[in-house]
Amino acid sequence: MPELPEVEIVRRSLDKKTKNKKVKKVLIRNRNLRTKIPLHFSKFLKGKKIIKVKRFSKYLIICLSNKSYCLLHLGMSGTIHLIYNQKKSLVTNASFYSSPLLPKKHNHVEIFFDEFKIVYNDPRRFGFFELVANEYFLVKKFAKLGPEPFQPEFNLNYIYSFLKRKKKNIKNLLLDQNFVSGIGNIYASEILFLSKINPEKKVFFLTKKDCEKIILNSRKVLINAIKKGGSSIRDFKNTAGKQGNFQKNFKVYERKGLNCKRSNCKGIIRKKIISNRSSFFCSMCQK
DNA sequence: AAGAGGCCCTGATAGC
DNA sequence: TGCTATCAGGGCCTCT
Repeated sequence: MPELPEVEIVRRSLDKKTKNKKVKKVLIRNRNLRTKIPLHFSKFLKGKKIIKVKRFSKYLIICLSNKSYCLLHLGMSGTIHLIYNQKKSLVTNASFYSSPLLPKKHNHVEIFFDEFKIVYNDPRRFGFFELVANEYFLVKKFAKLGPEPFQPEFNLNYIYSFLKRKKKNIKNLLLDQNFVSGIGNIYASEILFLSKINPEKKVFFLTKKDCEKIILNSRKVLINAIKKGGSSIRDFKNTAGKQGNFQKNFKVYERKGLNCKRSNCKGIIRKKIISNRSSFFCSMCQK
């Protein structure tokens, strides 16, 4: 599911709804996510206030009142649901909460507040929670990840320093979170289309102009996607259960066999598996 | 040491 | 209808 824009959409509503709210109760239905939910998870959260919800790359960072953190990665199919207490009564009775939009299965974790709860649903269980004791470990956790496209560190010099003697193709490099973080399989294809670069082009051959376009279009695509509420292919929903709209703006992703959207291009969009991930591109205008 | 490939898991869809 | 195969937005691990 979620690349940087989708995680940002979730972050915004989560921040708005849970800011300054105290965790009353935590219910774990299934510990077996990508990594096992630690045994002290409930104790770690219970009674703490949520100061704010931040994000780095595809990670949600829930900032707790004692300066500790709870990280959440949504994996491929994780969603967060905000469910209100219909009877506006005691928080601890799970049966008071209901929503027709809440999936029936795979609701692994529930975090209760006074008037609502948040539910973590994840069919494939590739998502995970991680508890972080303090800011030192938070910084350490993200130290290896590359900058987000928006950050000034993601600039021409930085990219050049990465390209030297590299044999991999540009599509692969964009998916490398240690190079740039937040871009996933959908937006990598879209960024390369806008940049008129073939996904299989070896990064060794990228020109200065190519790199400039990649910087610009990475920012453009992600920002537009956030504006449209993210992309919903199959799983992604925001915390209110609504789909995003950016999928309507896809130029290449899931457009195999359709005409290239460039007005002066007669190309057909092709789909090709590159390093085990499907890639979409126009072979006429992406060189 | 970089990079390709496999794997974690369930569900939707396609093809027979 | 019911089987099987394939594929899905991520990231980590292993092997070469």
